[in-house]
Amino acid sequence: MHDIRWIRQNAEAFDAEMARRGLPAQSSAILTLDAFRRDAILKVEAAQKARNERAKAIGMAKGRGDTAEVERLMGGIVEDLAQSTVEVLAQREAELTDLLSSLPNILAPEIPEGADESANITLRQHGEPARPNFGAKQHFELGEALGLMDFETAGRLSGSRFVVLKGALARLERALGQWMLDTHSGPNGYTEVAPPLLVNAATLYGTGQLPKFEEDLFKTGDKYLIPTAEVPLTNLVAQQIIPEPVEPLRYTALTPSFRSEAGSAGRDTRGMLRQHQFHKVELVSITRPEDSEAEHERMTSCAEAILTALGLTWRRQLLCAGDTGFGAAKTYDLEVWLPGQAAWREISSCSNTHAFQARRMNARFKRGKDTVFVHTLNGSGVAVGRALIAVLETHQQEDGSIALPEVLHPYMGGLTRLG
RNA sequence: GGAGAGGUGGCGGAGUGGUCGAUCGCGUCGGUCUCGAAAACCGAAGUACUCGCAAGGGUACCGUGGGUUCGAAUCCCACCCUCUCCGCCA
Repeated sequence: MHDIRWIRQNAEAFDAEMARRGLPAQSSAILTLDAFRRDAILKVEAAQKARNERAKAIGMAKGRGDTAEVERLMGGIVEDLAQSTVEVLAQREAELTDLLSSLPNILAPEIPEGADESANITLRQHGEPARPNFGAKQHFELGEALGLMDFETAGRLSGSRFVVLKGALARLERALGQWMLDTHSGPNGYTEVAPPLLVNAATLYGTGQLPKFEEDLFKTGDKYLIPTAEVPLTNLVAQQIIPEPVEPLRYTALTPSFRSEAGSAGRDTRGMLRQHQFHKVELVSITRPEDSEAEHERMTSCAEAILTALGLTWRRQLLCAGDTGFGAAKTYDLEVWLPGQAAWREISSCSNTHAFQARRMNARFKRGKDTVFVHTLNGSGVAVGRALIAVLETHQQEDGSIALPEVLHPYMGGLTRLG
């Protein structure tokens, strides 16, 4: 959601910002609606004022038993001019809100131009891409060879884009999630949350999944399955005026995420890279405006430390304009190197949305006389399913066994390798 | 799912058609008093939109949305949520 007042004063700048997103100029349509709306407000309020004064006068006349005066006042013509104006006003208001809420966030100034991921910028890298000379296998080859990863059965149970994990591999998934959650809720200072996995439409609107991206969601009854824990965690402060968050509010949760993958038919169909259901440890921070940039760096570092501790090779990408998501002002993607695929694949996405979600959610804090929108940030810390893939492919041995990262040993009941 | 009760300002709790944005108590903030504090007393204090250079106006908001009425926190309808009891259930 955009600040209509800012658009009013910076119409050209707003159009320029939308142009960076590849969108045509919007401001004149917005300002036309806004002018209509404000004009209607003046009319409606004037009519309301007149009505109130009249009603009050009748009440007072009745109070002192002046029936003649009551009669006289009641006799006046009722102007229902207001009613049609009220309807026009409601309509304009809805149109304006629809338009404003359908437009993506304004990008941070440092975001590079570019249409797709080829214009993303690598900011840092940890480790060198491994190309084992024994011919590295992909994660599903490894998992299936171990007899612990079963796509066929999952297909029978549910359909494509599901998997059944068994034995040590099922435990590995649990271990990864537990360890990440422990790391973030412990040393990294995030508050662990167990949120609802089904949320209503207003909640999804708050974080920006609705109304534009409904086809990406699974829906059951009048509730939606969360596509990420970002949704419930960020909405923890929705509709609230919180105390000034001098220290950012930091929340983390390990939850399943559900995505319909509507637009990605045929992409990454093999393996568990792109599933309808996956576990993810999510990080969400609520900050004052002046703190969000530093918090973005901190959050991303927390996710990077996870990858490093798992012995993975990773790099941080600053997403270009065309690759930055709808609600984000700035996004860092973390990509891990998958030796089996010989490719960098996204494993975490850390975004600063500035006040974009806060405005939709109406999440604010008090500072002196002012009520200020918070800034919200979210990041994966990290996607469990993809972390599992990365661990398998990175730590595979020539014989097809997997050497488990040391940090996971306690979570694996002492098991140090698979196979 | 069935029956009942209820949703009012930070909290508690009045208010069943009229000058109610809302009595009162607690809490909070400012002041007086005090060496300082407490107590007491005085005062302030919601959110949003909108008009205005400003000072300062206006309008709306008593779970949400409709309706009745000159006038709704109060009456009617629908929905949501909470609580109690019953049933079912991980």
